[in-house]
Amino acid sequence: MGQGRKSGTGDADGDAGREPSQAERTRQDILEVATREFAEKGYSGARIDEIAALTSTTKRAIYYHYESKQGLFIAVLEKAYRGIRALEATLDLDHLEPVESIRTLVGFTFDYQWAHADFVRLVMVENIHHGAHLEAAVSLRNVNVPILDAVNRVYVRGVETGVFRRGIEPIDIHMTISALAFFNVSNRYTFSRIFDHDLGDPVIRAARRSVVIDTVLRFLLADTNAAR
Amino acid sequence: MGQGRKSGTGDADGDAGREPSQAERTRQDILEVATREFAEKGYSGARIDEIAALTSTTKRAIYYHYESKQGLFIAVLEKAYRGIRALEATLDLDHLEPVESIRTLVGFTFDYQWAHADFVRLVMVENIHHGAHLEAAVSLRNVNVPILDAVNRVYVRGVETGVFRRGIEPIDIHMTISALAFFNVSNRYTFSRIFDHDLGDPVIRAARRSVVIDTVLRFLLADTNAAR
DNA sequence: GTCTATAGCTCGATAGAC
DNA sequence: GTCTATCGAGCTATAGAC
Repeated sequence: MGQGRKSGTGDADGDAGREPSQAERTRQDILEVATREFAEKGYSGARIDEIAALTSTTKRAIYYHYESKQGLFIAVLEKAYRGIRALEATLDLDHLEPVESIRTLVGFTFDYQWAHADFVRLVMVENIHHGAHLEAAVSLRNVNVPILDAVNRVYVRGVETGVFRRGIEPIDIHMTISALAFFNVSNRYTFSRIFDHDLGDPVIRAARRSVVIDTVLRFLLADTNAAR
Repeated sequence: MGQGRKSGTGDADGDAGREPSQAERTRQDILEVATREFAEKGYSGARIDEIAALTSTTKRAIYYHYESKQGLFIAVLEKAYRGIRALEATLDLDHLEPVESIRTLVGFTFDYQWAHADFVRLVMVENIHHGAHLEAAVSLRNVNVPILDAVNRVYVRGVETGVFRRGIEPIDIHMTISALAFFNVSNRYTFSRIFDHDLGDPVIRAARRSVVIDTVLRFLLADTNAAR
């Protein structure tokens, strides 16, 4: 502990648009490789040696920039969360009709989590370890909470229009969307194998995607017949 | 490889009611401890030494009975799956009115997964490793598929009565139930921390439980107003 | 590149049941 | 004697750290 720069919070190139320094590029390189390794092998299964070998730097540099295996993992986790929330923020849910807005959000979440299995897997890994690393990354609350506000705004608009029923908590909406999108990735291998129903198959996935959108909508709608 | 008895499939005391041999009790002892260790630390994080220390036997005995770390993990996984499916089988869903039957199944699944976090965590661990170990446990298909039949029977009865809408695949019903029940355990730590919303809190959990039941019902119901 | 601890795994031997 | 279940000790490779 001590020397070496802090890996701490959000330095994803501090101010936008500036030329990334060599050090910054090294850090991003390490982070990308580490993301894959941790997601692939779990926290204990990931090897710093292996990560070093896949970067353009050395093991020594990893310890310099991130101090420890744990420090590296925290940085990886932070980056992953920022990734999905940043993209979510571009969805512009406020300018769509409520039902369409939910469709968009659910569809996006489903597709994003599928396309970024690494994100899902990192979250699994972190949960296996009881969220111990997240403790050190308090700033992530600020990164994640906006999605609840966004969901709430859409929900309130829907209630006002009369399409959504009253009395639902925004966090339940978000949790349901996350749970249904997450499962397809998190349980992909066990589920596919056990029921001989390949969740990776594009046709099956597309069908599931629309069931998930339907499920969330039907949860919200005041009158189910409005579900198309 | 070679000497030592096969750890293979379901010898969970072969025929019921027989006095368990000393060897059988040793195996169960190992399995219980190993379940906790793998669920707690992940596959790579679990230590055979640690497991041995927590049993009444030795590391040598573990290798004798299960041949390898992988063999031990497979046995643990198998036991976990058999556990939930065996209990599910006692629910007697066929003798309840369809809506009540779904309520029972969803409530049971939600409660079971919460109470058996080890099961959920083992499934997560196995998925992190791409279901590689499950490959060796083909027999688990037979253990798991019956739940789909059970769900299907209830669904068909509901469609015949007119309470459930047509055109839903049983596997989607099961997947939705699993996903919603799973998430509360699998993402407990990250979700709780990020949204400052403790999924372990009994009040919050009870509320979520009824939302989950509602969600599944609304997905199935032909007329949502029937959702009480 | 090197150091230290420890991981998974194996060996040789043995006590009791048939 | 042979087969099952067990144990203590030790081997080899490699982890994280600096």
